Amino acid sequence: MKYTNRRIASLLRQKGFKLTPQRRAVLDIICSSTEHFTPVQIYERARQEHPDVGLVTVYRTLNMLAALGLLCQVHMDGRKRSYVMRRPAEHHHHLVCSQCGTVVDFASCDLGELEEKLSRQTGFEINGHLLEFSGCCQECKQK
Amino acid sequence: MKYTNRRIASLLRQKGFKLTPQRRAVLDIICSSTEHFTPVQIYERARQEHPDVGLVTVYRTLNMLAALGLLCQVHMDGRKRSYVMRRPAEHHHHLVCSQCGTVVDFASCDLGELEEKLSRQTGFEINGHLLEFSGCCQECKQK
DNA sequence: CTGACTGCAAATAGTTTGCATGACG
DNA sequence: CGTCATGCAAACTATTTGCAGTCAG
Repeated sequence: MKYTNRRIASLLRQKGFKLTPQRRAVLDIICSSTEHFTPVQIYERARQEHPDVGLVTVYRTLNMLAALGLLCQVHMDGRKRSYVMRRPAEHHHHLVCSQCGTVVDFASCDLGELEEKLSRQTGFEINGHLLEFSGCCQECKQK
Repeated sequence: MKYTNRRIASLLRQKGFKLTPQRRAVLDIICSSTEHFTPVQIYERARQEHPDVGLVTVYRTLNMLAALGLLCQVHMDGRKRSYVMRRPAEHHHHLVCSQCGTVVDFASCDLGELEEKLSRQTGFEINGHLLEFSGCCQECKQK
């Protein structure tokens, strides 16, 4: 299951947010793909359809969506952010090529046991984890 | 086992880097603790002993040490960096409190099998991983 | 001595904020 | 219609770079 553009739109309305064409444009982009986009990438794509959106609005929209828990951040290189749609109950992780930046998703991760153990040992209430593998993708290896 | 200040100093010399008082100050700080420090934190501490080090030099030293593989970056909030000493053969991960920022290390992670599977499936040559749990530490829970 | 290192100031990059105008509901 | 959203410009934060002077080896 995946959040749809429409589903999110109605959620926003419920929460008292207005649904402007700019927000719609950002939503269209981010919902239509499982890729990760940086704010600038979203901005550039949004402009193609809707030349009057500003980068600032993209930032504001992304922050809003992230605050609502609809997006999750991908940690690419520590300098800039990148966002993907969060698919509920479709927890996943990333495999990042350090040469070209390609990101591959994978879902299987069995950390429940480790999580429980850590929780017992440290007294932390653990509510999430971030797992990323880095390496060199097939194409870059060939070069 | 842990890298010592002295050990690193000689490594630097081997690689043709000069060992200046400024670099010594940065090394002292980062080697003397297993905590993570941001560049600014290191800068501030370094100034206490050595009032004439510049923030720029701290950045340059950190970049150099990271390039040599002696430091690893901790992804705290995606915005700023933080570095820890990398302890050879002492691979470890972090458990971060999202309230107060406390970081607890843990060593056990058994991702070899998953890594191999992913490698087979995607053709990636995997050479590292980042695993971080986030949650709420015992102290913050009590408040 | 000499090239590598330093500190300063200025440049970049990414993101946020203040404010007047505009438009959703 | 009122309030929230937008776009611009300017502020901010984190980091990097250019350059002339300095120091470790």
